[in-house]
Amino acid sequence: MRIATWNINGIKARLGLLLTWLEQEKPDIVGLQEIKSVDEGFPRAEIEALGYNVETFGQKSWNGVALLSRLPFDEVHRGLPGDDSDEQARLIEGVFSIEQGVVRVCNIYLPNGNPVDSPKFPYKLAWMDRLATFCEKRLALEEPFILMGDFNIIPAPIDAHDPEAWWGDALFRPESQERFRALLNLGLRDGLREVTDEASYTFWDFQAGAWRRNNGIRIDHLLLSPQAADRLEMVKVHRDVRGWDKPSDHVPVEGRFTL
DNA sequence: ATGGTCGAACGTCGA
Repeated sequence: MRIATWNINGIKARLGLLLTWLEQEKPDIVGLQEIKSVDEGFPRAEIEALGYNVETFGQKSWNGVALLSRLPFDEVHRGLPGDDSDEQARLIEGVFSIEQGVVRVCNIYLPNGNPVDSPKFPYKLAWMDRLATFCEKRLALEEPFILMGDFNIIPAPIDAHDPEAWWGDALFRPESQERFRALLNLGLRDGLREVTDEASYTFWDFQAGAWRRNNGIRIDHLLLSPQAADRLEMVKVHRDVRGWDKPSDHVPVEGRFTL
């Protein structure tokens, strides 16, 4: 089974790119972030025509996440528990039946948190604390569970081409990194780090020739429960997609599993 | 070293 995460940065501007990639790669499950669309505006028919079931959790202009799956959805959950006043669409989870039982895939768009002297940074940290509580409950199920998405976290200096430039940024702040490690310390595994110790970026800014200079960062992750990590075959960062016409600033990251 | 780019939506925010 092939499961991918991709911050698409606007589904309307990126539909052609997405369809081309889906036809080429034929992943089983895809989590999209930053669809920047309400549910009614999401181009579901075009994606369904390629054989995918589509579930969205959209919002006007900003944020928004979606799950695409060749398997039918047994369950869908929208929103991160723990704060009824949080109206930002940043989490959608699907549960799917497989031969050996189930696989649970949670797709997130974690808050960016910049600027750090604004309310956005404490919102990010509180969101991550809520996410840890959520993951604790998911891990207790002892299922193959994949938490994937745009985490807006650079876990370590090797995950940035120019780590000095990110000093003080919400993506690199110790408060952010320690909460990312807290997820790992619950028992989740960093999928990419299961397969390589090398630098492997997933985002290159649109500005200042970042792609041309390979000035990238790794902020899109697949975190795996032990039951999912046991079945991990490989993780592939589809970096070639960053060089396609009208790309997103993020590329797809795919995990392959013997599920 | 500095200024630089996108998307959504039509002014300006968010990244």
